[in-house]
Amino acid sequence: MNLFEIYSARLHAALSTLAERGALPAGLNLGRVVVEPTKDPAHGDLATNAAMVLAKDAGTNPRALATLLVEELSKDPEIAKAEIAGPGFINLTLQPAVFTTVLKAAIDAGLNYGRGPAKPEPKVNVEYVSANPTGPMHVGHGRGAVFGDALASLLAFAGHNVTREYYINDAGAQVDVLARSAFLRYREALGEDIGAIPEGLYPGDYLKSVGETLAKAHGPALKDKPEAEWLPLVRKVAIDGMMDMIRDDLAALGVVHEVFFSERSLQAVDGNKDAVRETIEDLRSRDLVYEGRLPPPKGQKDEDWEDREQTLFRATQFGDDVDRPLLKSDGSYTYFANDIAYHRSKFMRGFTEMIDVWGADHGGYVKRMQAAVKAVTNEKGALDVKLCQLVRLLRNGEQVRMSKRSGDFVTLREVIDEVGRDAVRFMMIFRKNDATLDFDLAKVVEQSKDNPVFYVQYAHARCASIFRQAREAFPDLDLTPVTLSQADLSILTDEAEVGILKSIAAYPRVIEAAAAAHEPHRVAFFVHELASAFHSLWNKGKDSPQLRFVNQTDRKSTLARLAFVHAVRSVLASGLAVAGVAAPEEMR
RNA sequence: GGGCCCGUAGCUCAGUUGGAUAGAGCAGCAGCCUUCUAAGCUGCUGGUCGCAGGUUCGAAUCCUGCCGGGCUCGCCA
Repeated sequence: MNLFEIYSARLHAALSTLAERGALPAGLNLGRVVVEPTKDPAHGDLATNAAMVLAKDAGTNPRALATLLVEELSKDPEIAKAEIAGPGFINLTLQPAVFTTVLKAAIDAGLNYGRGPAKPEPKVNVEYVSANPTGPMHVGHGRGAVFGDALASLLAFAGHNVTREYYINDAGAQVDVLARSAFLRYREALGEDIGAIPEGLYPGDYLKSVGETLAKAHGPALKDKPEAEWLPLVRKVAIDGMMDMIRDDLAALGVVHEVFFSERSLQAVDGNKDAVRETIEDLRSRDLVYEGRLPPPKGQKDEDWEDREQTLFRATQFGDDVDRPLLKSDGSYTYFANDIAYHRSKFMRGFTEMIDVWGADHGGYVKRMQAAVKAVTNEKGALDVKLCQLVRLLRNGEQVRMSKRSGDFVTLREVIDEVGRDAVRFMMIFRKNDATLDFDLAKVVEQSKDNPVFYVQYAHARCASIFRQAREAFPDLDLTPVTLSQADLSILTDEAEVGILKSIAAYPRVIEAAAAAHEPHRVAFFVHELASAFHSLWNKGKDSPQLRFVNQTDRKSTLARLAFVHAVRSVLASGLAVAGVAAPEEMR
């Protein structure tokens, strides 16, 4: 039940009625008309800009049109008051019963309250993490992981048909470096003294277990073979080992992908067809690939720049700034070429809506990828790229230094192990994706109001606690949702209660808007605000005993308030579920 | 130099895709606190929304130009 949709429909009906009567021209464009919550309770419950937006096309002025609309809307028995305000807003005040109806609906729907209607099409693909399989994930990867996962959950909850995908970058030169690094650890595992890890190889200890696996499986057999022979084999074992580790870390975060897509599988190796070549030929056949020269980068002198003819994709035809190369000078595919083939694969698997979650350092890559998606899908597919900014890791306000060089940088896993999955998940989306994020290891485990994770979870636990207490006070009271939703809710008239009722009514709209904007942080902010309002109401009961949820001497009001608390709890749990954060029964 | 992102209270950030008097938390100030088990509550102070133009009934939001910060710039992924 979405209040704003309902009244939007009624507003449209009123406009049609006016059109039929000839008071308005027919066929007005209603695209910009919105029904939204008011910021100020003095403005009533709902507001619409209809009169201001439509006045010009209707050949009248906003206030005259508003007068007509108000007259029409006032006939609605659920609208207690409709009035014109400011430059032509129409403010609607609803009968209080409308909000209790919403509350009942929320209780009846339970955790499905706010869920959008199922939309099988378009199929949506969310690609996130896609960390290189060359080492453990760091905190920055964690942000992308949580963001992508929460976004996917949000879209799914809004009704979309979502697939979660991970692109394994297992085809570039860096996995060969990984293989060489692992080979050293293999020799080490055989008892050889390998000394310091040479510059340019991965020094981390995490490759030791790969070395041991290799030693166990092959004994000394690989040791004296030429690199060309052992590299493919070692590479596979190393990549598998790294992916196991990454999957493990993701599992610790509660992040699970449905599809792991290998970059290597796009190339003519291991018996695969050459999907990259196929993609390039497809584009070439439509004159979107050509042999040509590129101007050198402007303003920046580059000694190594060599003007030569190369194979280029006409990215400029789709809004990019320059055409982009598909082949390196040694004839192999560029990363971009592979990525085009990959996104073409997504399209061929039925995904017309693609969302990629990348680190902010890949911002310069967005335009060309969007151009490629347009080209490869014949403009039938769309790509939205969400860039996640850096995470600054702090402890009590002081930056935790991460020296990647030595190999002993702070891993995502260490952070999860220290502060817990819920804290990491909530904090990672408690900020807009394109703003840098401060993550304080000390603060996120604090049990105080300053810690948003605790604050929101505590609100949920407090709801549960109230129920435990109610059962003690009224052992015979039936507290199942079915009974609660029948309670007489008309006593919920305190300002603080009404405010929360309005929040609950706004939840479906928040979900819908957050999903449309691909912004899961809005859900995190919403639950935080709801938690805040709820704690505040709870504290109000200190001075005003009649506002307490459990009232030993009044079964009727207790039942109504428990219905209210049940709905609050349910919406908190729902929002936390989107975030992937646990909704605990108690905080001990 | 080109492109992209950011700039909102002393600090950290929201701002419902163009709406009404720009909000919240922290910090600061003033009270309250033997709490429906609970790690606090209430109120106040605080703003040239980086700057300057433009678009329109209306701009923090859209357009242009500057200023400042970050990222990025063929054969890394």
